[in-house]
Amino acid sequence: KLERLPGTTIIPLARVKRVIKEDKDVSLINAEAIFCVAYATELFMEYLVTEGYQRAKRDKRKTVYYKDLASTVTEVEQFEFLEDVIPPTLTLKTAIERRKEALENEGSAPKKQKTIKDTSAQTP
Amino acid sequence: MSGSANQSGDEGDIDLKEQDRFLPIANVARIMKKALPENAKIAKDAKECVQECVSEFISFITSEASDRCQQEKRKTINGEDILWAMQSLGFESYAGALKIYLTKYRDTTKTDRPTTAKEKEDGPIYVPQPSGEHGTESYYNAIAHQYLDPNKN
Amino acid sequence: PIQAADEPLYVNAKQYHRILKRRIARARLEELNKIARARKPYLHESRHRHAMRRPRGPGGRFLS
DNA sequence: TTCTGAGCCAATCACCGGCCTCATT
DNA sequence: AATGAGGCCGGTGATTGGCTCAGAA
Repeated sequence: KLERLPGTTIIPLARVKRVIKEDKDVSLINAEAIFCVAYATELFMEYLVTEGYQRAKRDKRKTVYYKDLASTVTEVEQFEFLEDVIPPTLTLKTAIERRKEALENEGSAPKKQKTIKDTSAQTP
Repeated sequence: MSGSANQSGDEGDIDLKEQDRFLPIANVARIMKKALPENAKIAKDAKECVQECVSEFISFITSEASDRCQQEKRKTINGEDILWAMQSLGFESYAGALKIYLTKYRDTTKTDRPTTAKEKEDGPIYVPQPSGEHGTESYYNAIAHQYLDPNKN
Repeated sequence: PIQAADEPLYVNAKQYHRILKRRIARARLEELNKIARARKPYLHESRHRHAMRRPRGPGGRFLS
């Protein structure tokens, strides 16, 4: 079975480059930078899915679901930038479900609550 | 109905292909699986979700690096710019593992010669402040060592 | 009645500005390219046909 | 308890990485 | 001189669906 060779990535660098190049501001990028992005992406994936699995475990599940990742995004500061792109698959239905679940959990298991910092940076 | 490969509806447009905007689903699934216990399972929705999140992550990091690059009046984004961008956006915990692995990458790429001492010393790897943000930094360093092959070149 | 979404309240100072810039960039890309909302059942017609024609075991698995 | 849906297999072929040339710095 | 974009080529692993039973409900 093929494992990861040192100095290589599991995700193909060519695909990473194409995703990067979707941004029209980026014209020139060297191979080292692409590698950095690729490897960081793999670390990012591992962390996101690991956190998602913790949620699944709390619900006594062995399967990681979309909703586990969604709640991870809302709870872990690092993943805040994903809040725009996470809900598009199921917009309203899941939002209601999550609201319901959140209310259920609120009374029994106090988890990490996001500090709601006031509108100090809101500038339209 | 048949003939047009596009979905029916009010979409008379040139849409960007799925395989251009996302990384291959099988590779994504493999990395996810690797991070999970042996008996764990992953829903299809979760795989596709991560696939999309990853594309945003890449654009997010690159956008930050690109701006910095223009600010410094350079045209080519390099590895250091990416390291800086990650630090800037709160992913500094990845930096440790990344730096180590980047060294390996340089050895692989460069003209058959392992990283010279000068490259390492002068070698421009962004060094963040020593303060550890999350408790995850050591976790990623551990991952880095796991990936680094025991047999050195 | 639907509330005005979750109205994300951004707290991450490091990411805040970049999030806004990315939101603009995505909006531009969206109106320029019209990104496909729904996922196709499969990516390549040829690979789909290949999979359909392949010999399968009684359990639905592929085999040689 | 009921019954949904994720893992399981591996052959083709789209695509990735490694070259090349040419442009840019 | 050094290095990245873009194009070409050949080798290769991602893509792919029907059935079963974990396991969600």
